[in-house]
Amino acid sequence: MTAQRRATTQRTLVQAALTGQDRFRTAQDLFAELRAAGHPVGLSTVYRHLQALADEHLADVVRTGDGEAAYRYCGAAAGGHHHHLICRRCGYAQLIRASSVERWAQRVGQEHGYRDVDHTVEIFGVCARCTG
Amino acid sequence: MTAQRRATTQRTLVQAALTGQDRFRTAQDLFAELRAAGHPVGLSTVYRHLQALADEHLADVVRTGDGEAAYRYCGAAAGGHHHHLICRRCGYAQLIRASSVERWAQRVGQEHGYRDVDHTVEIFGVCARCTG
DNA sequence: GTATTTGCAAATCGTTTGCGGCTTG
DNA sequence: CAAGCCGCAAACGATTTGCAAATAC
Repeated sequence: MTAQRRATTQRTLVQAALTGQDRFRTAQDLFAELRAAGHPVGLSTVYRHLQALADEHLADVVRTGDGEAAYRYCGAAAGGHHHHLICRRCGYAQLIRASSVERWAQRVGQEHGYRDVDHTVEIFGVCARCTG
Repeated sequence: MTAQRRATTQRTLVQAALTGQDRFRTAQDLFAELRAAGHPVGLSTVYRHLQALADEHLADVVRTGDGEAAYRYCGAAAGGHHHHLICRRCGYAQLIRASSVERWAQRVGQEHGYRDVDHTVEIFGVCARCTG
């Protein structure tokens, strides 16, 4: 019953653009990049596909300090739960796993009587390449 | 030379409203509460003071999933760095300290050659009172 | 008295949605 | 052909800003 997702040119473009780099980029950024690369995509289409990719867990989303949403491809590679070490200058991000932190968060939540405990953990800094 | 901040009625109102509860609330929420309490404050004034309080580190800010900014009073009590255990239903939040996590984040950043390492850590769940 | 603060309305800005036309299966 | 897409333009909702009147020091 679930709607099928079609293999359209735009879907491919957006996904390819996202897969291309290990960086967090906003919808507007990707839109600009695609346009600059000569691909006549619509802004709303970019938004729609990014959302879809996020829903399918193929893309991670983080909120920038000023409220914008930034996306990063994160296919099957990161099958499960993980965090990021993000360069606040270029957006480059690498996956981080830390079962000890997962356990810590879970424990803290339970100790205080919370249900459905979840958490967000991101590490920011300026990567070696940007330190120039 | 730094501009002095004046002791105005509105400034007091906003700060008092924030101090009143250990919950994260949006500017709009606080505005509504103040108005409901019979205080004729302007929405922009609320925004301006919340920003000011955040700049002075008297208020913590978190971004809700849909990009809104939520504030919580956090005066001298939490002098330094800390995190929160937030109820995703009522917004109630309690301070959490975890030096082990701080160290972990710092270490991960350095091991990868990052400078100015920083991090965000928040734990979400449904508090005992809301579990009903 | 004078610089700051207010509040309203208008302006921003990222993001969403309505909808006729185009594509895919 | 029918069910989904596309893209553009209009709609949205949170936050910001311009500006004249009100207020603090």
